[in-house]
Amino acid sequence: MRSAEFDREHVLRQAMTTFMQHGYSKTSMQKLTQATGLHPGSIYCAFNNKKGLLLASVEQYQKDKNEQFAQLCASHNNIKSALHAFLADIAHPCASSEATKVCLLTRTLSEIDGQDEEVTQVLSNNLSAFERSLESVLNKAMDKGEISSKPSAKERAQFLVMGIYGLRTYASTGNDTQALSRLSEQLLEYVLR
Amino acid sequence: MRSAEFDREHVLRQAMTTFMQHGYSKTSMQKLTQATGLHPGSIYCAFNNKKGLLLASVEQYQKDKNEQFAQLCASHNNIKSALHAFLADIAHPCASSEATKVCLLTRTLSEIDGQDEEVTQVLSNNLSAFERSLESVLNKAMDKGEISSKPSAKERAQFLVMGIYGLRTYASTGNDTQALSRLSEQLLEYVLR
DNA sequence: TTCAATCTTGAATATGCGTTCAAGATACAC
DNA sequence: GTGTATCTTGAACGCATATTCAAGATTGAA
Repeated sequence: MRSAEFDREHVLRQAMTTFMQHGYSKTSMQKLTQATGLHPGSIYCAFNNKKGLLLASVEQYQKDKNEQFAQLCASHNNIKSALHAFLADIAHPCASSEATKVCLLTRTLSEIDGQDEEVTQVLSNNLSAFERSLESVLNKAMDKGEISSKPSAKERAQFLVMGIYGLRTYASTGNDTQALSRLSEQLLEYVLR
Repeated sequence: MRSAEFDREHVLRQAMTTFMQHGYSKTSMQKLTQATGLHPGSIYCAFNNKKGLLLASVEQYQKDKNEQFAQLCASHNNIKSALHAFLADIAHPCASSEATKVCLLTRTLSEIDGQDEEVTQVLSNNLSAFERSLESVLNKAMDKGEISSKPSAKERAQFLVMGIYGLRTYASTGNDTQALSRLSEQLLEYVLR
C-alpha cells in the first residue's frame, strides 16, 4: 500500500480561494494545479473532476465558516456584540480586494444558477443550514431575555441573511466603506429591534 | 448604400435575456446567434465582439428598466404604493423560473468581478445611477410630506438597494414565496419608517 | 531485497470556444 | 440597367479548456 502525499485540507483551502477569486468557470484546471501543487491526474484521482473539487471545497468552506462562527459566538456574552463582530468580519474584507471578500457559496450559486442541479442543491442546503444556525443563536438570546420574542427568531434570521447577501453585493459595486458600516449598523438595529 | 436589416432593440433584448439566463461566460456565440437570429459576422460587425454585445445589452437593459420605473412611479400617487408595486415586480419573477428573475447588472457584475475593469465600471455606474433615481423619488416624497426627512433620502435609498440585492440572492437559494413577500414588506416598512 | 500495489506525472486528446474573412447577396445612385 | 458600396453568410482558424492514460516513481509488506 501507499497513502496519498498531499494534505487534503490544505489543498481544499487553496482550491476554495482560487474559486472565490476567479469564479468557477474562469478557474481553469491549470490555475488549480498551480494553486494546489497537485497535477491533473492527482486531482482527478482524488476528486473525480473539477466539479468534485468544487463540492469538496464547498464542504471545507462550510466547515471552516461554522467553526469560525461558533468561536465568535463563544467569545461574546451577548447577541448584539456577537452579531456586530460577525457583520464586521463580513463588511471589512468586502471593502478590501482580498479573495475572501466574496462568499464561495453565494458567488458560485449565482454563477451556476440553472446549469447544474446538484451543485445548486448543495449550495442552497449549506446556505439554509447557516440561516438555521443564526436562528438558533437568536433563540438562545430570546431565552436569555436579550431580545423580545415578537418577531420570531426565524423571521429575524431570514432578514439578517437577506441583509448579508445585500451587503456583499452592495460592496461589490464599489467600496464605499462608510456606507457599508452604516448599512451594517442599521441592519443589526432592525434585526435586534 | 445599404442599411442593416435587423432591429437593434429586438436583437439586444434577445441577447440580454440569453445573458441573464446563462450568465456571460456560458452564453456562447452559438447561443447568441440562435437567440438573435444574427450570424457571427453580423454580430462582430455591429458590436465588435461578445463583450461589445454585452455592453450594448446592458445599455438597453438600463434604458428599459428606467422607463418601467418612471411609468410605475407615474401610476401611483404615493411612495408607499409605488415602492410596494416595485418590490412586487422584483419578488414575483424571483420566485418563478423565468429568465427575468435575475438582474442583468448584478448577475454580470458578480460573475465578471476582477476580470474586466471596463465592464465592472459600466455595471457599477448603472447600479449607482439607479440608486440615485430611487433617492430622488424618496426626496420628492419628503417634499410632499409623505415621509420624514430624518433618515435622509440617501440613507434610505442605500438600504433599499441593499435590500433588493439581498432579496434577489435570497430568492435564488430556493423559492420560498411566502418568506420573500414577508421580507419585502419588512424592507419597505423599514425604509419608509 | 524483492515485488506488487498504489500514487504521481505530464504529454496527448477531444471538444468547444471566440473570432475572422473572403465569397456571395442585396440595395441604392446614376 | 449597370455598377458599386455595403451587408450577410458560414466555413475555417487558432486557442484554451477539461479530461485521460500509460509510463515512471514510491511505498510498505513479505
